[in-house]
Amino acid sequence: MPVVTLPDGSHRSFAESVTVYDVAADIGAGLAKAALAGRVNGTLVDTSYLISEDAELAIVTERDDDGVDIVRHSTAHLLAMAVKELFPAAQVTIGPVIENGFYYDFKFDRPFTNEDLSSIEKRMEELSKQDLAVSRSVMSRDEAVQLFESMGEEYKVRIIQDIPGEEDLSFYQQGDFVDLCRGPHVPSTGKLKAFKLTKVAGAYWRGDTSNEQLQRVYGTAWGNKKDLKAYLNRLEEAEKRDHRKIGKKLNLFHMQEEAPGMVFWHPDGWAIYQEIEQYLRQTLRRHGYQEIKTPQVVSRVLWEKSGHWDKFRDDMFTTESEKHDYAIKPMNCPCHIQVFNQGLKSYKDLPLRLAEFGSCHRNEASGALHGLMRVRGFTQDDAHIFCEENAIQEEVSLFIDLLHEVYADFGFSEILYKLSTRPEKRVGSDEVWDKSEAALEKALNREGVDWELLPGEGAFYGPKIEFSLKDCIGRVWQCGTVQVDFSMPGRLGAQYVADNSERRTPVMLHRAVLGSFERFIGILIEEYEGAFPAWLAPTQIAVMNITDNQREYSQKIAKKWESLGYRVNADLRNEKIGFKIREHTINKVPYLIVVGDKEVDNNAVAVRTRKGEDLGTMTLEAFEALLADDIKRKGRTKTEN
RNA sequence: GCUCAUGUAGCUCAGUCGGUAGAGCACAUCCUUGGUAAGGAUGAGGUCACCGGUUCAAUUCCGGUCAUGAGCUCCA
Repeated sequence: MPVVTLPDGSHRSFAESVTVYDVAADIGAGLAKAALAGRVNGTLVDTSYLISEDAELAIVTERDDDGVDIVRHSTAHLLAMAVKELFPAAQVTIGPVIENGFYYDFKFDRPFTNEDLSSIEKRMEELSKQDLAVSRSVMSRDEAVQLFESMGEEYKVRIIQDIPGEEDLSFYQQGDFVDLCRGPHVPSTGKLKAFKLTKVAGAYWRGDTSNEQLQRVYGTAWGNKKDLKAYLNRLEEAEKRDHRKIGKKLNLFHMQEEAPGMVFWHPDGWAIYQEIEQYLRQTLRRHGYQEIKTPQVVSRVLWEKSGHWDKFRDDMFTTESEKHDYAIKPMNCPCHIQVFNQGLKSYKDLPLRLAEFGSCHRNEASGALHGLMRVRGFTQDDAHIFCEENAIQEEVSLFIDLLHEVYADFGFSEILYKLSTRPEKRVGSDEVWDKSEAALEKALNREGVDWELLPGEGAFYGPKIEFSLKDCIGRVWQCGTVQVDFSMPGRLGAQYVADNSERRTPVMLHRAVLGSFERFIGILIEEYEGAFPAWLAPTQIAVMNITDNQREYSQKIAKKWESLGYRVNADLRNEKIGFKIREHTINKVPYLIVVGDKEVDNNAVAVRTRKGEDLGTMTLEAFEALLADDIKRKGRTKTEN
């Protein structure tokens, strides 16, 4: 006589054991049809799950995040079934749910082609239409191993053998296709009606490069066709924002095969870069940093002392001169310690904050390169803070304040915080780790932000906080970081004289706000879709004359604005005004100034924005005030044009 | 680094079942002086990524290299 309690608190009692489906049907035919699974006392189960005791039950449908995940998981099985039908020689391995979809890895003697993909998708659609029932069964391990061995599914056998414990294993069957799976799954393949296979790729068995490579098929799946369409739309939107495309279109930078992973900045891209660098330089000075510049090519001797030659060797570009090995610096910290080491420091000199727009090179794997986001040559907004151990928390707090200020100026309001703590392999005593982890934690809590703990993810030399930005279409980018380092100052002989005149090794904090200029500008391009706020826009004002009559006046005002420090393009070409407006609008120039006879007569300008807004005719002073205000706001409001 | 795909004019792309290529935009010249997202005409522009092989002949077929893209891996 089970009594089922529903999420709204209502109770239903049944004369005998009932399935989740029965309960859904008892509530309503519509719900029964929509039911994908159930949540019994918090655990997800199939709709066929038998409830024989009192329980709390929620019916899971496509409107439930869990429901969508079940759909994705079941769609992965549908994919595997279709592949096995079309390519019986393929072996199934694993098929998990991922963000927005799923994948399934197959062992197959050749890669799947795009044609294969379409035929697999077509077969999946047919199987969905057949609305095959999905049934669950349980087997002992021995039976399971035997079954998969007889089917020739070596990978499934290996998976079973690696599952710990002795409990029975569950299986799901639809038509002739059986797969080992914890479940739950949708009740029948007809529930799977909004999916699309997206790409094929190689992947390694168990994610290990030394293992054999498998063929991975990616797909996306949703509870209904509308959501699928919305998702595909979102992908298209993201593609439109691709910084590589926009960078080319707006002539910001280029890359070429003679310098893989390195950026050629064009005048307009460099204008943005410089604007950011100058802004940051001023901000750092205001926050008590001193800027320095250190060498790019440094002897192997230093890298051996710092430990990089050992741990980082393959990632460094090296060169040789007069029988000495040199490496192009992959990071700035060892050089910064050299600056610290010049002249004996007192505790009164601490905290010492040394900043550098440090140009670094890392020989990243060729397959890892990606536009501006992952390059081999980049510039960090790097700084190292040398301080006493008891100052860590204060310094981290000050840094977070700085970071908040900068991110707000770029218009980012959503920041994700992650604290990584001691890994197994590490240097430094537990006592020091305790202290510094606590310092970082306290600093985060003092800011009153939500943060995530990543145990064991810290660097070997100390714990760290990572700061990630969420852009306007929800993608997350890791940018800022602050890392405590107990190791390197000691290795490289950094010392200061404490108040009891004892020599001590300072603690060093590595920190960056933007991460790298290249990547950050890539993020900005995508965030703004190329329409940079006025303070960053490579061209802030386009002055367009209507006929040659206004040539002189146009040149005069352009010159005036240039002398005020604005970036102006005087477009005096013999083209129609509509043509010029179109071109500068496409180039995302924030302010378009139209000058005709009327404006010349009244010593005025007609102002239009790149969004197509007509701000009307105004005096030069009125426009200058408007522009100055916009520039001063930086990225803090997203509503300006 | 691994797997697969791709590489044709400045850009976006078409094309050649093996006989050295074409469009739109951009560019140049000329006409047009036009009030808020494309005025018109003419013209120039390519060792078809690079290196080798097969062939009478290779941009096309084959092999290799490099780069790019997606994914994997990596990411102090």
